[in-house]
Amino acid sequence: MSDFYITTPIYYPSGNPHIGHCYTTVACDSIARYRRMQGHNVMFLTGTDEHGQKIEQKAAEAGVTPKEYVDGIVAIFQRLWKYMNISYDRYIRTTDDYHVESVQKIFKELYDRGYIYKGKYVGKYCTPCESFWTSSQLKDGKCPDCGRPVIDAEEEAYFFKMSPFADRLEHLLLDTDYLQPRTRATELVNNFIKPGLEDLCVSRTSFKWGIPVTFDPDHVVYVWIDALSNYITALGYMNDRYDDFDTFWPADVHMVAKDIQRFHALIWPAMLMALDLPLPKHLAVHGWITFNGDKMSKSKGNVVDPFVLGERYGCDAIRYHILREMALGADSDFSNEILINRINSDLANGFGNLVSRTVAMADKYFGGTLPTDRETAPVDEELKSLALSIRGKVDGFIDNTQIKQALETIFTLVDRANKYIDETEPWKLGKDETKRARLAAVLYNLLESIRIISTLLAPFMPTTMPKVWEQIGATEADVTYENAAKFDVLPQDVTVHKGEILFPRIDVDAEIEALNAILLANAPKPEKPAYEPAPLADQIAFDDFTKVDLRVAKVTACEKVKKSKKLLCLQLDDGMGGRQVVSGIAQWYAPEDLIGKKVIIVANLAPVKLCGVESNGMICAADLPDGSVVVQFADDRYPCGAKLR
RNA sequence: CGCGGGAUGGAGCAGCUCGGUAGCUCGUCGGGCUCAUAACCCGAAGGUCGUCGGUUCAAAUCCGGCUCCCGCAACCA
Repeated sequence: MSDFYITTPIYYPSGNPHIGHCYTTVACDSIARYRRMQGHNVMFLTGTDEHGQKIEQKAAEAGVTPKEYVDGIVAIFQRLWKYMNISYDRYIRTTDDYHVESVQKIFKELYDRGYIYKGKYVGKYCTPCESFWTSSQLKDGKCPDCGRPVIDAEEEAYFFKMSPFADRLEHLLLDTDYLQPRTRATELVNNFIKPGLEDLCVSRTSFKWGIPVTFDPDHVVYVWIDALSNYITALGYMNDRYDDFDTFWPADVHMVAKDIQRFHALIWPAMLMALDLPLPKHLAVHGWITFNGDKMSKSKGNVVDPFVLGERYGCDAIRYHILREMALGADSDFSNEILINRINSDLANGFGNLVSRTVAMADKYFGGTLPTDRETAPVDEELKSLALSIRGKVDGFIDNTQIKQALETIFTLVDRANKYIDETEPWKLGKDETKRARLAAVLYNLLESIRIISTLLAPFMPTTMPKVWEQIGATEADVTYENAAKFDVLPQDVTVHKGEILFPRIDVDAEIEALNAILLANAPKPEKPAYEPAPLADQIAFDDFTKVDLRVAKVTACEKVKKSKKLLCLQLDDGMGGRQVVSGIAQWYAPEDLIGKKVIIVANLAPVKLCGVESNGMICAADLPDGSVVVQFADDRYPCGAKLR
C-alpha cells in the first residue's frame, strides 16, 4: 500500500495548549487514522518549536533554564494528545539533538549553495533591554518590554534569498492544487510576490536560545529554517536518527491554521527549492476557532481549556464537534451552546440513540441473539443501497481534506436508519409470533448499518467506537475498511450486548451555566496591576526641549482614514493657515467628539504618510492603564497657534 | 482607486463554474409513534436570495454601479 505523510505544525510552547491546538491536531489525527484504516503506510508527525527569544524570556521570568521551561510545557502538550487519543507516529522537538544537527547542516548547505549571505538587519533597538524588535513588534512605537523609546539600529545577520524562487512560487500557488483552499492564493501573490519578495532574515545575534550557526557561532538560526525544516529532519534528512526520508517525502498534507499560511506557502517551498527537494503535495489551511464570535485570547479570558471540556463530555464528543464544524479556510465559531447542541442532536439523539434502541430491541425480542430465519421486504433495499454507498463518498471527501463533509455523509446513514425503524415498526413485529423472521431481518439490517457507520466513524471518534462494536456483537475482523462497503458481514445469529449509554444527553441550560462559572473562575483578570508610569526618559538640556514646538490648534474637521482601523484624519486651525494631522485614536474618539475642540499638537514634527495620508504633527494624548487613549484638550481661552512652554 | 473574501427564511450554511420548481442543519408550530438517551418519524409556517441598473423568454446564478461586513497589507508620529 502506498505511503502517506501528514503533519501538524510544531507548536510554540510559550504557554499551555488550548482548543485551537486541538483543532489542527485532531483533524490530522483523523485523516491519519482513516488512511491507516485504508491500508496506507502512514507517518503522522507533530511536535514543538522550542527556540526563540520569547521562550528565553519566559524561562528567565520563571527562573529556570529555557530547556527546563519547555520540558514542562511539552509534557502538558503530550498529556493533552494522549487525552485526545492522538495517534501520532513521531513527535519532534526542535531541541532534539538530531534536529539541531540537521538544521546546522541545512543552514550550511544553503550557505554553500549561495542562497544564504551575510548582511545587515535594520530594525528597532532598545538599548537598556539590549533587544532588537521589528516595527510590528513595537507597542505604541516603543519597546514592548519596558515601554522606553527605541532607536533605529542594525544587526549583522544572515539572509536567505527569496527572489530566485518568485516565478516558481507564483506558479505553485496559482497553477497547482498545492494550496487548499485556493481562495487566498491571489492575495498572497499580489501582496508578497508581485511587489518583489524580500530576502529573509535567518539568523540572530540578539538572543542565544537557538541553534548556533556552525561557521559563525555568534549567530543562532532564526525560526524559519529551524522550525520549518522539522518536516524533513523528523524523517532523517541530514541525520542518522531516522531513515525514512525517501519513504515519506514529499509530504502528502501539511495542515496549518491561517496565521501561518504565509510561511508555509512561500518560505517553506522556497527553502525546499533551494535544497533541490520535491515540494509537499498539499497545504491545507483552516481558520481559527472563535469563541462566541471573538478571537480567542488569554487577555479576554475566553481560552477554552480542552481538559475541562473533555472531562465533562468525553474526548470523542469534543473531537466530533471540532471536526464537524471545521471547514477549510473559514473560521468556525465555538461556543458552549453550539458544542452542547451538536453533541445532543448528532451524537446523543442521532447516533447514540440509534445504537441504543436497536440493541435494546434485539435484547428484548430475541434475548440478545438473532434467530437465523429471514424475511426481506422492498424497504430494506433502500437502506442497504445507501449503506453501501457511504464509504465511497467518504473516501472522496477525505482525499480533499473535507472532514466536515465526510462526517455529514456518514450521518445521512444514521438518519436513514432511524427512519427505517419507523417504516418497519419492529415493536409491532415483536408482538406477532408469525413475524419473527421479518423482525430478525429488520434488526439485522440495523446492526449492519451501525457496523458500517461505526467503522467509518472510528478514525474520528476512536475512543467510543470500540464500545459500539462490543454492543452490536462485532469482532475486530468485522469492522475493517473492506467490510465497510459490504453488507451481511455480521454473523446471522449475532449476539448483542446492552451497554452503557454512549453519549448521554446534556441539559443545555444547566451545563452552560456551569461552564460559564468555570470560565469566570479561570479568568484571571481581577488583579489589575496598579498603574505604573513609564520609566522616566533620559535627561535632556533645555535647548533640547525648546526644539519641540507645542501649539494649540482647533479641530475644524475630522474623518476616519478609510481602510484603517486606528487612524483619524483631522483638519486643524493652527493660526498659521491650518494643517492636517493623522492620529491613531479612532478606536476611542468619533470624529464628532473632536470637531470644535482645541488640542495640543507637536507642531514641528517632520511630515509623514500614514496609510497614504499625510500627517503634519502629532496630537498630545496619554494612555490609560487599560490601553485606551485620552486626548489632552486645551483650555478654550488659548488662541489657535499659541505656543506652550 | 493597495489586495482578497462575503451579504440567501429566527441562527448557521449550501446552491452561483455549466442561468429555468431556493436546499440543508438547528430553532418554532402541528401531527404520528412508543423500541429508544422526553429520544425517533411525518407535516407546516417563515426568504422580493444586500441594493440599484443591465443582458435574457427566463437571474440567487452572467455583467456594471453602490452600501455594509470580514481577512491580508499598511498603520497609533
